[in-house]
Parts: sequence; C-alpha cells; structure tokens
Amino acid sequence: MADSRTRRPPTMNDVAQRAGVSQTTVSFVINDRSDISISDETKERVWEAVNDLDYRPNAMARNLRSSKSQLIGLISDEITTTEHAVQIVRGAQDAAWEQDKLLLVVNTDGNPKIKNAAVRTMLEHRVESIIYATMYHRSANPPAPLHGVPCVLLDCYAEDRSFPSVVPDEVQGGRTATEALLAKGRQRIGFLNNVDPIPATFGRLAGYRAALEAADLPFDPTLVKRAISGSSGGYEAATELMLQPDPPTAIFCFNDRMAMGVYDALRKLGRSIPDDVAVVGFDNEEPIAAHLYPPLTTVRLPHYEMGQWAVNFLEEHAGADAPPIQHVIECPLIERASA
Amino acid sequence: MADSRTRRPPTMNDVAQRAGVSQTTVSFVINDRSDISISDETKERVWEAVNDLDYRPNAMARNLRSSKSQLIGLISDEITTTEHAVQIVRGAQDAAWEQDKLLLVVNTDGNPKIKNAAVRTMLEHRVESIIYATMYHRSANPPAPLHGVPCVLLDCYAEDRSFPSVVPDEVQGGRTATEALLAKGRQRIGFLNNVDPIPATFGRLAGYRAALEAADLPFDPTLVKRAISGSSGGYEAATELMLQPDPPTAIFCFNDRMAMGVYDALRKLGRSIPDDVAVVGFDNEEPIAAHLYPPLTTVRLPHYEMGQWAVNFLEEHAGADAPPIQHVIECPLIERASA
DNA sequence: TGGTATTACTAAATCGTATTAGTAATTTAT
DNA sequence: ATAAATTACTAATACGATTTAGTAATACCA
Repeated sequence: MADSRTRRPPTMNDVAQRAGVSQTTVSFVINDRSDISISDETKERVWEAVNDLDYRPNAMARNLRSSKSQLIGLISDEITTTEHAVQIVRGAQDAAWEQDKLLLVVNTDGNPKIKNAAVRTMLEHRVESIIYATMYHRSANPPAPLHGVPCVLLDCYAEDRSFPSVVPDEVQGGRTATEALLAKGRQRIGFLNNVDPIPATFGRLAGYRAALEAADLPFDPTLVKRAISGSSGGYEAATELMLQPDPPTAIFCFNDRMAMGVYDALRKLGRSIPDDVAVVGFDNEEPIAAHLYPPLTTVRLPHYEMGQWAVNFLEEHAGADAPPIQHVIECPLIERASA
Repeated sequence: MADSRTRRPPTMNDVAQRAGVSQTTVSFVINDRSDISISDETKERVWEAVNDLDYRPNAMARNLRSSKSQLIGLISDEITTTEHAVQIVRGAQDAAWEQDKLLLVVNTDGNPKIKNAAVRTMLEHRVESIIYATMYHRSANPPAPLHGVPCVLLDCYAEDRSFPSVVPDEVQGGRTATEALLAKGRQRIGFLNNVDPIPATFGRLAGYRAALEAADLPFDPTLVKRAISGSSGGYEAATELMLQPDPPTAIFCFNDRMAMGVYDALRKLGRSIPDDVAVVGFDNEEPIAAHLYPPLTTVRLPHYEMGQWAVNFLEEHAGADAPPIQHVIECPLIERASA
C-alpha cells in the first residue's frame, strides 16, 4: 500500500508478460485495433492482466512518436478579480474534454517574462495549440513565439490581425440592453458609459444608439454620461443624470459595478426600481447582479462560449493554417427584476 | 512561413548535425552539465545551431525516462460563480512555476464520471501529483484512484483522513471578524450565520464566541440569527435583529452577499454604516465588497495561499509518502470602511 | 620515460509505446 | 490437391531525449 507511489508504474511489457503474449499484442488489444485479428481468449487474458496490474498507458511514451501531446495551452494575461477567467477555463476545458485533451493553464499576471517563459514551456511540452486570453476585451501584443503553433486570441485581438480571435459582440450587447428597456415601454433611456478607450466603451454606445435609431427615437446627448466604471462613478453619474430636467426613466449601465452605485443613487433620490427607473447592467457578475435588490437585469459576457469556440476552432483547423478571422459572440440578456 | 507549423520541429539530432557534433554533445551543452568538459568553441557552435533552428527540447522525450512529467494536476470539483477558483489556480500555478512545472486543470462540475476520467487521464499523463479542490470548505469523497499519486485535498477533507488537506481557518476567521468590531469599541455584536451544516457555519460561530469570551463579553443568543446566506436572507435577518429591543451596534455577516442585504436593511431603517452599526462580511468577494457603499470590511478566504501551500507541500514530500495532515490557513482581515 | 589524469568528445543503451514487416498455422478458393 | 487468403500472433524499429561507458589525444607527475 504505502509503496504504491514509489514503485514504478507497470508498463505494457509487464502486462504482456503477465498475459503471456507479446507487447505488440497488448498494444493491439488496448487500442482495440479492428484491422488486426486477435482471438477473444487472448483479448480477455490481456484485459485481465491490465486490470490486475492497474495498468495505465504512459501518455508521454504514446505521444512521443506522433508529437501529439493531447495538451492545449491556455495563457491568461492578467490578474482578474472576477469569475470571468473561470468561465473561460470551463468553456475551453469542456470543449477540450470532448476531444480527450487536457488544458495546460498558465496565468501571467501581465508579466512579460512569465508570458514568454509560458509560451516556451508550453511549446516544449508540444501543446497542440494555444489560447491567449485577456480578461477584458482589448488590443493585445501576444509574444512572438506564439506564431510557431496554432493559436487564437480570446477576448482580445492583434492590431495587425495576425491571429484569429474571439471577442464579445459589444455592439449587439449594448443594443440588447437598450432594447430590453425599450421593450418595457421606456422611451427616455440614459446610458452611463465607461471612460476608458476600449472596444466595450465604443461598442456598447454604438449598440445603444442603434437600438434607439431602430425604435425611431432621437439620440439625446444629455442622457449619456461617462464615469469611471465602479460603483462610485455610477452613483455620481446617476445622480447627475436624475437631477437634470426631464430625467430618464431607464438607465443602461456600462457594468454591474456601476449599477450598484446607480441603485444607491436612485434609492437616495427616492426613486423605485424598476417602477420609476428601470436599470440594466452589463457583465452579469453573479455576486452583484443576483444579490442586489431588486435583482439586476443585465447582459452576460460570453466567456464560457468564447473558451468553447476557441478550442473547437483550433480543432477544426488542426494541422492546417488557421485563418486569422475575428469571430464575434453574442452577449445574451439575463433577465431579472430591475427592468 | 506558412508551413512553419506543418514542418516537424527540429530535434537534437538536427542541431548536432548543423553544429557538426554528436547528439550527446548537444545534450551536454544544452543542459550545461558542469561535470563534463566541453570546449568553449563547441559550446558556442551548438548554441548557434540551437538559435538558428529555433530548437526547443521535446518535454515528452526528455521526461520519458525519468517519468517526471513536470505536470501537476488540479481537479476542481464544482461549478463556481465566484473568483475563488481563479485564486486557487493562481496560487497553485505561481508555486508550480517556481519549480518549472505546469498545471493541468480539469473542472468536473461535480460529475462523477468526469471526475474519474479526469484522474485517469491525468495519471496517464503521469502528473507528479494532484490537487483536488472544492469550492467551499466541506467534506469530500475524492475518487479512489487518487491514492495512486501524491495528492492533497484543497478546501475540503476526507472523512477518514486518508489524504492530507488544506482548509481555511474558519474559527480564526470568525474570531478576527469579531475582534475587528470589538476593536472599534462595539460591545453588542450581532452574528448572522448561515444555515448549512458546514465547517464555515460551525467554525465562524465558534470564532465569534471565542472573541467575545476573550473580551469578557457574555454570549447573547438573541444576537445570533441564522438565514440562507444570500442578500435576501441577510436583509430579513438584519431587520429582525435591529427591531429587537437592545439591538446590536455591529453585525458580523456570514458572507459578503448577506452583508449586501444587511446594508439594504440598515439603510431602510435609517441606520448609518458604520456610525450606527458597523458591518463586517466574509469572503472578500471583490465585486461586492469593494463596491458597496461604504466599502465593506471583510475577511478573506485564503484561496491563493491554499493553492500555493498545496503545491509546495507536494513538492516537499515528492517521492515519499505525504503525511495525511490537515493544514489550516489564516483568513486575513480586509479593512475597508464599514467597521 | 612510462604511467596516470584530464580534456573533449562519441557510440550505444534506454525510457514505454505504436507501427511495420514478418511468420506460422489454418481456412478458403480453384 | 495446391495456391491464395485469412487468422493470430511476434520481432524489430522508431520516436527524441538522457545517461553510461568508452576512446583518443594531450597534460602532469615521479
């Protein structure tokens, strides 16, 4: 018992010896090679020996010839204090699992040294492909050696479009959020946008405007405020928005953290949610969105789906050159009670 | 360029040929074997060839003989909608990195089939050890084949103590939270506990009582309420607590989500935080704790540290039998503005 | 001056599997 | 009845590294 982990694991040869056949035969039986005939008794003897010895093939030895490691690398570029990273890993892993592959995860905390070392180590392990993920949608500079292996960027893109990438559909997300508010009969819809010059900021605004336009509503610049995307920014911007003449009857917030501040502001002003003012957030940060009162209607970022898509895309283009397309994934509406 | 990924990667033999030396020599140079003498010119020639060919050693081939895969398995048992999983992975990975090892991550979503398959696949890849993690502190039933490899349980423990494990120090956490409130001069401290029969529930209560006792304060059962650990549970329990005669001047909440509800209740009752009532949470769920107003003082679960500890522990006991100890890690106080 | 050390290398074995090329015995086809 | 095909296996090789055991040439020492 105690020495079970110090003893060398059984090899195919051990199995062969116990079953009284050649190692080759064991290999054929184990891999169930239908193009080679093995008698049923022999098969049985082999499987018995396999079970007796608790034999497990050595993946390193198996993969040595084919150079197919059955490993997919996942590099996440930054620290994240959200569950988003988990969702990416889950999506990627679930898809990898379908292909009997495992995920090699390294998180670089933005450190370029680690970033390069991570790619190097992964290449040494002969990963079949690499997913390079950032934790919010942005432009990225993946390390050059990545070009040596099939690779997709996740939640980011290379300025020069030298890699395929998957990103959330920010425009559709902004539009969906706005439409959810419109569907509740709101006409004056405020938008509290972020200040950072990132795709989310531009895209969601574009979506907001597109939704208004589609509903034949004018775009009113006084209804759009920009603030740092946290609860205090949301609090202040919402207060400002509501104290204007002709305040909105609905507010679309750049993210859920901002929405938290909006809730506080509205409560302070004595407005009820959603009766006086409907609110929609973005990100679907569970701990916030599900636990605010009333629970926050929001738009979810498709992290799980992006992870899934990345692995499947890489599989489809295995061996060949993956076209450097930019794939966009829908951000679904999560309906709760605030709209 | 385009065929760079279809071409077979260069081997040590390719390097040897280009440098005009034997493959053995290349191996010696690359591994910088100081016990073997190689002339400087030769070394230089070899490194030149390595760079020219962009040679990277094949980890599978290298590790085949030693059966040291440089891989550590991390199995996470459940879906989580928190950042906790990320912290575990980060801690484990940072520690693994120090040892030039990589993390193989599988998340089983609680599915026993996947759980077993994950262990099997990891063993086939000859992981050097496995970390089996759950997403909240509880008793667990890890799959039997885990006994075949050095393993530690993270955030959980085996009823029969057959595995070493790391868990948060719930008692100290509860005590720390209570003491933080006592340090602010509060004497009547309420505790909104969870209802689930899990270590966190028992431990934090014990810590709360220990802190009171150490401060020579009586334990008043009317100050302790139990509720489902979400914001609505927190809201109701806090309301009930505050409407009692002689209500508390401070509330320690089982977790941050509950604290969110407590904030709402206190606001509704016109009590200010922290002046009228100080609040302390648990878990340090960033999106909540940092974005509530005022920002929530809370106790952090040591997920990062547990991941780190697990990897280091496994390294220390590499090869040998790891003693099935239960290691407990401190939950630090995160001071913000609510206490 | 002969013997031992040291330097600078190389040939060959090895790890555990998959695959290729056989071989001997039996069955089928003509 | 004999050639051809099929069945049921095995021996040997390859994958890409590390390691062991050597070898030839030069340096050192008594």
